[in-house]
Amino acid sequence: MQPRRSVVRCPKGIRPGFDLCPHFFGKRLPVDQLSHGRGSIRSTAHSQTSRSRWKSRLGVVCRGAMFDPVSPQVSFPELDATQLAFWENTRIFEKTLEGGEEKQPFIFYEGPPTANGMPHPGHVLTRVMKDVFLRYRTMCGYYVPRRAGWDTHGLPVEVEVEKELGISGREAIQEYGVEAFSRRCIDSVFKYIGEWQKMTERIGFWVDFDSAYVTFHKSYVESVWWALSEMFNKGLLYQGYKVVWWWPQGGTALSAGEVGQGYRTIDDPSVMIRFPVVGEERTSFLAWTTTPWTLPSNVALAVGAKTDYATVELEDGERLVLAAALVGKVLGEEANVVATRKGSELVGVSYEPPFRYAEPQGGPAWQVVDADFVSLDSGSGLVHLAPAFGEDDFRVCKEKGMGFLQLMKPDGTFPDEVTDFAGRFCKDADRDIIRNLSARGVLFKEEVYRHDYPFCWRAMDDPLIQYARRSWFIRTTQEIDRVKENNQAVHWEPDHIKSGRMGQFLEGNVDWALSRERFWGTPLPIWKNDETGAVESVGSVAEILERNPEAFAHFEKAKAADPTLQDHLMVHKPWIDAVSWTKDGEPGVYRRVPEVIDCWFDSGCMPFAQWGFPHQNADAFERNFPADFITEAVDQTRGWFYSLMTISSLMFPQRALPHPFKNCVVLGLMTDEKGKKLSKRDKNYTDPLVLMDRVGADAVRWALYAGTVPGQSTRFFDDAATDAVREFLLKIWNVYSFFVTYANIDGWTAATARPALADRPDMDRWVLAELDATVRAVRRELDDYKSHMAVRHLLGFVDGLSNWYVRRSRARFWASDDSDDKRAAFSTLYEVLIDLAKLAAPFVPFMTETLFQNLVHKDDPAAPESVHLASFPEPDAARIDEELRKTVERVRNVVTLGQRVRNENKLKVRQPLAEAIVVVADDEERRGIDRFASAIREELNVRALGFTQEPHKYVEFELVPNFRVLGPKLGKQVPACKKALAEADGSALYAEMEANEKIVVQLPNGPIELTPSEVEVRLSAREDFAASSGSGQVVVLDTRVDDSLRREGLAREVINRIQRARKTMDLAYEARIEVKWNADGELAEAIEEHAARIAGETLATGFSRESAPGSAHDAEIDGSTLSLSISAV
RNA sequence: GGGGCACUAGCUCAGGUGGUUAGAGCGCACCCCUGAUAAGGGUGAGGUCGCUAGUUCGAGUCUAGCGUGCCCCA
Repeated sequence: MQPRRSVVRCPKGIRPGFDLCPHFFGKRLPVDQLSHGRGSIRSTAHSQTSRSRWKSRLGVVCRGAMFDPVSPQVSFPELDATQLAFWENTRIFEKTLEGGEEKQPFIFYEGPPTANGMPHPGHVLTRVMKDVFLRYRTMCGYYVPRRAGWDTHGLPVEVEVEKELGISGREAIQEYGVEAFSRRCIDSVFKYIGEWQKMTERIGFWVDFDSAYVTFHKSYVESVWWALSEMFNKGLLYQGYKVVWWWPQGGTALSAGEVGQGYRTIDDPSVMIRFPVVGEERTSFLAWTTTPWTLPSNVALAVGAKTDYATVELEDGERLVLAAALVGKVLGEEANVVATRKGSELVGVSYEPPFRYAEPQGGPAWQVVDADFVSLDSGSGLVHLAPAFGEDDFRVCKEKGMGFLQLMKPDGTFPDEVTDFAGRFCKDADRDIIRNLSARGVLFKEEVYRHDYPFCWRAMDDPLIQYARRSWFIRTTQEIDRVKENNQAVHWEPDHIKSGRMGQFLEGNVDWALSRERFWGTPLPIWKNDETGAVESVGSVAEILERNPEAFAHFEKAKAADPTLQDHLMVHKPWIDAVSWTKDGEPGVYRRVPEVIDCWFDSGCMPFAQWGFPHQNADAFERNFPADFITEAVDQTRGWFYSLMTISSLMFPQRALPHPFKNCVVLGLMTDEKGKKLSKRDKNYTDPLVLMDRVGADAVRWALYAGTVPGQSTRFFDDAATDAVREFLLKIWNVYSFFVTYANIDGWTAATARPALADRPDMDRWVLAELDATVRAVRRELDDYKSHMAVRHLLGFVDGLSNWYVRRSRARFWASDDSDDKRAAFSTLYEVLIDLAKLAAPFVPFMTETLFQNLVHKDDPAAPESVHLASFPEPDAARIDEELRKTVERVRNVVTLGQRVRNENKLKVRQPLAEAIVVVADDEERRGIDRFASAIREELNVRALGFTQEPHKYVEFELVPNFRVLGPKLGKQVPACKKALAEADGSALYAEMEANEKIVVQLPNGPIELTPSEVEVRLSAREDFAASSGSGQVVVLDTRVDDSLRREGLAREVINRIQRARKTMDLAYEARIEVKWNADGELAEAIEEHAARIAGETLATGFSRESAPGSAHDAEIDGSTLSLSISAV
């Protein structure tokens, strides 16, 4: 449904039809959109009524207004557009960074995203979470540089390019050409950079894209090289084996994510094999495996150290050793157990392996070891270990110092040494191996084992195998204590990350497998002498040129031929692979090893690599190290957070902890309404840009702040954003619109003299006290990185502002006289709105800017140009008034109780009542509440507010122990005390307490004295009154309606009917009318009695009792007919 | 299999250091207001705080075990 379009005349007399009216909503909104209202929220056309009423108000506004008129109907997306243009034109973001040298810095590191996919709501969340704390710190006077970054390396990028090219695998890439492939990768990583920037700008995340660091850039790569060469020189970089999920047919390892995509349920052979014990006649270990093809590479058997192992003698005298708990399952219940040993007793025992094609190298072999992963769920309780083909196997064998044997070629076939199966594919050979074992009597039992097993996601018939590859490692285990110490010093939000997810991850830390056998990544800066095997590492291009000035001649030549070749590519494959050097007096040529590195190492280097440190910008690095604040999603715990912390711990051991970040907010994953992961495939989310165009960026931001507790998954759905509009944005907007409308009508301006705080009425001082409390609370929460808590304080304040302050103060603003009270009201609401705009600016930067521009900046050249250049509100000691805050809380509670009484007794508010009686605890409370007597009388529509002198008449008393005080004092006697108080006559005890300031209670152990502070008095309304109690208060209503009250009630009904008629007639607020009426009996009496008031409240200049046949506005009131004829004057 | 997190109203979620009437918003019911007006407001119903033990005078909160869900790793 399209909102109707129409043109509203500009209030300042700009010619009709003018496209851009400078007087609405800042500078850029087309006039013809003014009356659409919130098509964004509810896409309906506005009625004639609201439009013409608004017009009529504009008519009043035109007389010398200070503030631009504000429609209560607002389109937040359109405001966004205005402010985005304003910020861009006036370069507000850049201005927040001016004068940075004199300010205290607040350092932020941007975790670099990869722009080869579209941004989704999860990215929106991290961006707005970054933004709120950065804007807050900026307004607090810090210098907050925000440099963007792009992560550009890694397997996902390569896979994306492979998809584009329709190729797959290492060989295909080599065939395509590594150089061309690298260039495609560069194009690919920026494929969606436009969308990322657009989303970032649209959501209002200020970040400097112009100076963004890019991980493939030459200076960045050189910094990474420097880090690696430092580690190499400290002996922290070494080559070893790593067991990976290997795709034999493709010749490549797969990442965990890829492996996860390819699981299938299949049947594998499950075999139990005899491993004869050396030195024990006719005795064998019975071990179990589901991968027979790994048996030729067996190195050890694993047992559980604490597990019991039984020796079982079979009928033919053969003995088998297996877990005692599994004897029945494997050999039957009547098996003959002749001995039992602990697993620990078996450790070190040698056995005969099933195959002896080759001897394991590098340590002993064919012995029993103990391992933590041996389970008794299946098998025999002894596990065959082949370190070349299993991660656990590898780890245990390494820990125990066992040897290593890998009888399998990378293509998945057996090498020639395995004479019986040479050339056979591993999985295909299983059957023949089993047959071979069976023939030799080594096989004990064969079964089928159904389980999930990974296959290659790109070729679902190709099984993956675990396979040990030569790989480069960082010896993080050597320095892990320093990393742990660093972790302890970080402020994590939520706190449990420290000892939980991150702490546990560090506990299980293994050396960082750094190298990748891929193409697009930072090349490992290690050169190996092809004759001597000597190894060198370099930390920059300059270091290479020192060794061989001609090292990059091939690159320069290629560049001359093709000017599009970026310098950045000289430090990438394939160019870097052609770089070599020789050394005087040393045979052989130094050539680079083929690997590139894990891209997590790249991003973990960003604290220094973003500056090209140490090769350049040493001062910039020092100024920006460490970061005060970072935030990303929880999946970065073992990603970026780990790489940052580990690299920094290794590189800068002398620096004060923590580094390179002090505060880290860890965000949960985003899910949809039902808790399901957001996924492009399921389309279970609205494109953030689409959503923002519908409800505005502030609504999306607010919904995210309100719904996000760090560490918890965030359920996000479109309704949350519309709720944000209603609950927060529109409430503020309504108050703002209200203020501007009446300030303009009244001619109130910021220059009007303001009454001193002490001279303002309670209501004003109250709202300012609430404001001050909110300022303190929001500051405290934001300082603590608890944005969701800050949100709650803001919501509470806005509710009080809208539903108590403005509602109760409306009449003060439209008073016609020129009073101090009115000036106080305008001053107060003005000051509150400005501080509220500043207070909420970090959260909802768009709307608050609109308020600020209109309320402050427009006519005050001395004011900051933007709310984001203003100072965050400071606590103001003068505004503190806890007593008043408490009083108003009680006053509001009195109103609530009174309303409840009316509801329960079906007494509508329109019917006046004689009196409301409040039961108060003491005179002080009474005086406090009495200060708001008129407000309470109006809210409850009672003629008088009384305070009872006889509480016992209305109220039952109950005394309850003050547990917090009496608990420590009485200990186990507390329940007895509670019981005694409950059983006693509460009212009598209360009277005793009033008289003596103490009471005596009989307990089983003797009497005790209780003072007033040791008990709580509970009041409850007696049932024979129209009364209600709650929060320690009681309110009684006099429900008797006498004739006078009834007539007043009827008069209000009449006013109500005439007002409704005015609305039906679509009259302007200030339009005068003439009323002719007729009625009978009591209704007529009531009208006659209250004629002046009725006429006054309905702006009737004529009000006469005449028969008016055929009137359009006849109504019925309590069964009587009211004849009404109304005409505009 | 290991680790982490969560479980509170129909729904989405808050509930520093244990203190006895467990809160909010939405939704629902009833109602009010009509000069913020296709807006706004009030009152109410609705909860054995996942389950079971334990510590304690006292547990939504602390401890242990179990269950369910999600995340990370294997």
